[in-house]
Amino acid sequence: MRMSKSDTAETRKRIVSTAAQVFLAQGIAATGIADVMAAAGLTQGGFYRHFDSKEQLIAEANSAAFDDLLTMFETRIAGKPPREALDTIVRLYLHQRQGKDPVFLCPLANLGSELKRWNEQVKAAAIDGYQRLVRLVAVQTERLEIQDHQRVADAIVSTIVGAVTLSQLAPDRAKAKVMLANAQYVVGVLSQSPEGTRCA
Amino acid sequence: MRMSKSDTAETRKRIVSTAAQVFLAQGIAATGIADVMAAAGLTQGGFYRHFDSKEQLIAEANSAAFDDLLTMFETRIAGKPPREALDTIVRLYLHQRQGKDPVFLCPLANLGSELKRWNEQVKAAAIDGYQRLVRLVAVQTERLEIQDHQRVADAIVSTIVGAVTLSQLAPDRAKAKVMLANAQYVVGVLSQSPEGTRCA
DNA sequence: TGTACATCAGTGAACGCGCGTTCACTGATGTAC
DNA sequence: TGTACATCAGTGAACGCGCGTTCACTGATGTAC
Repeated sequence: MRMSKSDTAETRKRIVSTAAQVFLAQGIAATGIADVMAAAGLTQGGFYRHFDSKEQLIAEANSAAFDDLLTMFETRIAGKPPREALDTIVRLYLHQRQGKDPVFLCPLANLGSELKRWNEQVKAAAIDGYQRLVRLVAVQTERLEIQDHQRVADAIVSTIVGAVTLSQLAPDRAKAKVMLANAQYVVGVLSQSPEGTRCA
Repeated sequence: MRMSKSDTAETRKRIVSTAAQVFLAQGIAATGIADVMAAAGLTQGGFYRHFDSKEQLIAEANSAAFDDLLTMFETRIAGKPPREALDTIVRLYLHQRQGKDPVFLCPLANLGSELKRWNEQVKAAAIDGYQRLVRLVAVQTERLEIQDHQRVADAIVSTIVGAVTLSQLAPDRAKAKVMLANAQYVVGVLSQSPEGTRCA
């Protein structure tokens, strides 16, 4: 039965946000259209009233996940000094899989090597999210007056993405925590020594 | 037709090394048994004379890839002082996708988020390879007398794995190179300031 | 404002297709005597 | 050492199954008059 325009728009949003959750939790290839639609309380047949293809949904789901991620970061660091802000971003990012109810999951760390297998639209959404994350970190490293703050911001993102990715292979939660803590420690070293490169 | 024992053993090895190449280049889920067997010059029917399941092949292919990777690193750094050895490992790792004919590819950076979706056998092979890589890096950081060398080694691996993973999403090769160079630069900062944490 | 018709969101079944796995068969190798 | 038979690596076809996508249908919403 036909729905009202606002109902239709809400349904579409629900599919996208449901897809983001399921894709990030289980992987893209392992998640079918029917899985997403069922999780959203619908049947698979209706999917193509909203989207052209699975790839379009993947791209939109990733964009939505990045929106959530960055909005949350921005809210949490609002008004904080740069050191505290950077520490907050890194700590929250590294613990995205550790909490009981994960509020957010980053596509880069959870789908990292899967993203490159899809089409340009999907990759563009991923790159855009990556760049937004780097920019947020770079704002802090710049305010901290770290030498080559742009490059350091870039590498910090590589480090936290790598650490979360690798920690998911750890045989137990304790080992995973150690890996994440080590990444946090080293990012701290990098950001706490603005003259790091000069004093060597 | 039945083959001699040595032929059978060679065929098995050929399947494993072929699988490693194809899995790393295209992804595991995207590669079928038939693809691997065809690339090895065989038909898919013969696969189950050598392996119990696709997952067994995945695990063995990853182990073989790590063997190649670490053997190459060990050969390349043999007899070198720690600074040069660490620099060689990092540079080679970061450029694994940049060369025209990639001599090796690391499962962590190329299959990172895919590995966790498979069974314990596959994950165990991945963790084992990860730990071997960390150990090789830790030998160098220890020889460099870096404070908390163990933690730094751990974070260096996270950084280079993350950087290679993310660089594969870059829209063009130039951007990818910048990302890799930034990771190399920051690892250099970390390892060139043994007193890094003390002078802050 | 009221009415008649077109639109279209959602359903449930079906279509192809590719995948992992199985199987009957072949014929060279390995083995028991 | 020679022979007869069992073994088994490799082939090519088939089996189920799940996936992305399509489609006829339903009935409430939107729209033209």
